[in-house]
Amino acid sequence: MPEGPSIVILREEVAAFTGKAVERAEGNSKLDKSRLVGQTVQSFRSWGKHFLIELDDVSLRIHLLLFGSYRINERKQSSPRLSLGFANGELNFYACSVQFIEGPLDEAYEWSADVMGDAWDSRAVLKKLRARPRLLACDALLDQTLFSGSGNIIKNEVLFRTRIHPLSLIGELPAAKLRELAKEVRVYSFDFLRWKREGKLKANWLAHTKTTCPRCKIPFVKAKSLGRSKRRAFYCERCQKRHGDSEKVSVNAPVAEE
DNA sequence: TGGTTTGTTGCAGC
DNA sequence: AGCTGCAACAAACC
Repeated sequence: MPEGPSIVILREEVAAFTGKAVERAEGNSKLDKSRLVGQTVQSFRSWGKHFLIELDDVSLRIHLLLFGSYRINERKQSSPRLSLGFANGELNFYACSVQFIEGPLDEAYEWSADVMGDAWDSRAVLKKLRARPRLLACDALLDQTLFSGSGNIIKNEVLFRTRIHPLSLIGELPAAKLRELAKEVRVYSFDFLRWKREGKLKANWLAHTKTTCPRCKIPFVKAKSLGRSKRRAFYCERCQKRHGDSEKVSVNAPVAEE
């Protein structure tokens, strides 16, 4: 479910509830759900993997994490974390994180970091990346403050497309390569969105879960837990160039600034 | 068949 | 104090 493009799809699927009042709010979330009843949906928004329901005096932030799911005008057997009833149907969320966000959403998030968003600004992320030269490429692509909405699939695919080895140091990438990286995260995320809608997401993976490099045909490296983020990685040692050596860390050096 | 995972948080222990 | 590793969530997928 849960990388940024999947949340864009969710946002579109619930559009019929925009402007409708919450008539019923229940579920096993510990939040005070009674507060929601009577409030009107001002908008459905998303910031990366965060699905946002903007109501009259508060917003809801729903994060599907790894196992979360939702149903529109349907119910699963398991009990919902949050179920919202409207005059024209209902929206049910399962196994997710639900939080209130007080105050305007425009102040709660840095919108330029949302890879799928209209306010995406690659210059802003490049500035942040330049400030963290010791950061590994594989960790940069999972850092939601840099690339909000990018997840492990997007990480593996973007590193393969740009031919960047996941253990490259951000500070060692040539300027043009860094710009290419920032640009490709957004380009691939929209490819992901289109392929997911068409039901062809997996069919278009070049690296994620693959065993052989489609370019040079040698076996991919399958790493179980790479980088600080300790997530699995699929990459080609031959055609993904390793910029800098992340192993070279002097014991006496000052604490590495990422 | 059953181990793995498109993710994040909080907490225990060190 | 600040880190690391684990549990929790709970279901589709290979």
